[in-house]
Amino acid sequence: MVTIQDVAKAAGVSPMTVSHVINDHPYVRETTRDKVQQAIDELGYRVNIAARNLRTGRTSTIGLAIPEIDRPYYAQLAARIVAAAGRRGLRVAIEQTGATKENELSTLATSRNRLYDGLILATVGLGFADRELLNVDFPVVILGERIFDGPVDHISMPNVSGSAAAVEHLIERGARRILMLQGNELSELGMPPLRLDGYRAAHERAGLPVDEALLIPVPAFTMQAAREAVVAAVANGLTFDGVFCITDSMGVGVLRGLASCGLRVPEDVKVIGFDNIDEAEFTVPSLSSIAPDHDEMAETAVSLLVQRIEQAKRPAPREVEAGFRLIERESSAGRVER
Amino acid sequence: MVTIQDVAKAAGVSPMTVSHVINDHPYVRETTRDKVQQAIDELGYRVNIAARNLRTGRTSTIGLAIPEIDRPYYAQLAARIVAAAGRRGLRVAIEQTGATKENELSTLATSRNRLYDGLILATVGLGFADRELLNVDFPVVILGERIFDGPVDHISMPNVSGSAAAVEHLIERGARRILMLQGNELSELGMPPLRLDGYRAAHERAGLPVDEALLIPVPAFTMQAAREAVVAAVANGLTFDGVFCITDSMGVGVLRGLASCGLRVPEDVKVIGFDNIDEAEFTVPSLSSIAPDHDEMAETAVSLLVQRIEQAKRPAPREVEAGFRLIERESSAGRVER
DNA sequence: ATGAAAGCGCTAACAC
DNA sequence: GTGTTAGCGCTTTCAT
Repeated sequence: MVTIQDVAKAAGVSPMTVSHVINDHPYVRETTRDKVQQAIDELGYRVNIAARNLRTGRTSTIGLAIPEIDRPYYAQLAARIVAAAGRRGLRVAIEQTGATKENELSTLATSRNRLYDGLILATVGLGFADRELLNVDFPVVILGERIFDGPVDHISMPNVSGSAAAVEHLIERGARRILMLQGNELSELGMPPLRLDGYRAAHERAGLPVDEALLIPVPAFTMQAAREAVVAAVANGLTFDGVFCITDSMGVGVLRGLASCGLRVPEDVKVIGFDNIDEAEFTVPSLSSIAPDHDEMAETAVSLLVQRIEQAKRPAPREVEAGFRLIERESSAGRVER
Repeated sequence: MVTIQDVAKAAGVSPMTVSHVINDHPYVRETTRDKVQQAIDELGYRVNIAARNLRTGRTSTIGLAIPEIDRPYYAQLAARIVAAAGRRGLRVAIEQTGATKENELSTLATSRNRLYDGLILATVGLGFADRELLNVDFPVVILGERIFDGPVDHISMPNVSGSAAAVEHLIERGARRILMLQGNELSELGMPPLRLDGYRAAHERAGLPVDEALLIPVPAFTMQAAREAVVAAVANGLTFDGVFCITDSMGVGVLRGLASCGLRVPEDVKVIGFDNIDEAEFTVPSLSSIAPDHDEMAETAVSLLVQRIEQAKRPAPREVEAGFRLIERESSAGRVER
């Protein structure tokens, strides 16, 4: 393995000068720089990042912990975070937590091994009881939900307002019995209850009663779980003319399930999702959705984290709620036929 | 920051003993181990991975370079690789190459900075001309295509045989004019030409001529590009009763485009994709697909890489082609109505 | 079963 | 502009 010493020897300079060259420091004479660069090329020298990390205490890498990389929502979010970090010269290491609290905490723990300069944690498992565990002297930004007060920055989704807008939209379109698939209940203060709050708020504003039978818990936020739930609901004789899905992936599953049941969307049932994943535009019918400003979320998350990394004295915890737009597509078009 | 020295001092032992404890070495007396563990817990000690990396020359991290994390195919592959690596105690750092040759090569270059112990490279941009660049003294496994001979291991997709099976399936179902969306042409020896070979082989075996007008190049492997291409084909008056999509993402776009054109699938047009991404089961109609054995691919890729990492003398380059199954779903059901 | 010495490759801080 | 010194935190080697 070629070291900085070897290059220095070959170029007839000191290791320090080589270091200056590879780090693009000024105050290196043009001729010296060329000489060193030539030695680097000839020997095929590459910096040893581990050594640099040890010496500087920085890794230029941030961790991104997400439940599962193969869920479209998180994949698309990860792509944006990688891009935002790249603009600042930071690498991103993606970790899967499997949506379990233990793994989320262990990611937090190993991050503090100085593997990363900071961590963006898209959490679904942590709750109020874990807030103390986030009280770490390490830059962390929580992404996704405003689930508890704590000593870290939060970027949260417009859970309540977005859900209310989605349900209001269905009501405007004539839906009166709106099914809600509630997702799992990992956290007592997680995302599903907040979106349910939005659902209730929209009903209240419209003067509509909420039929609790229409609130269906589902074991996961997946296409599969949603399809099964909606098919079962129809089989059980539940009647409804609208469905609010708390994630678009669930929306895709619902559209599929309704098609299997012979129900027409949007004529018989209007459907709307949440997240505006890329796929929503390509379903048949295309899926209306609440579109949080993902670019803003990614940019803000990285920006807050970088501030925390660079500032010696930790700023007070900050909270940002992303904006959103309602995207109308075919699945909620027209008015309910009665 | 708490170091191994601090722990040693607190426990009244030498740093070496602490090291033995944290690395689970045998030959540490039970009582000593407890004493050290207690000091670790009390001080909140965490190993400094950078220091360990520098000393051992190992990072316990492998790199995974994929074109884009937010494409379902790669996201789902990445999830499997992360799982396979995790089973061996390896972390995975995912890098996006953006499907450009430059980024693929630069990933290769920075990997050799000893950031990773090895690299799994899902390449779409590298071609025959770049084979020399892969001649590196660093463990690399190429994933995806068998595009060139070279000094590295390859895990390849059943491009030709899988495509032939897909097209044969459409022919069996009565399709005679089968559209093929060819994807982009980044590499002269990339995946699209191989899948085209399969398309031609199936036609030949069936004694069917190939109408070159049915071979449509598309700028990207995306839902969007495929939808636009198929809508344009219909608008241009092209007639066809089958579509072979070289990726399922393109299949999703094609289904969407055909729906917009008022063409019925599978009655008017039969469609089949390639990859068997999770979404294929949830489209309306559900999408038939060629399902390469992704679990095997991921497992093999990691296994070959680990062998290369652990063996001092590099084994000869190996090649493995994944098996596949044809998954029949609604999009190719029944026979073409004539 | 435990420890002393040495050094992995790099760069911060400072001298010149 | 360039070089010297020192040390980041850990583990390999070898002694005891």
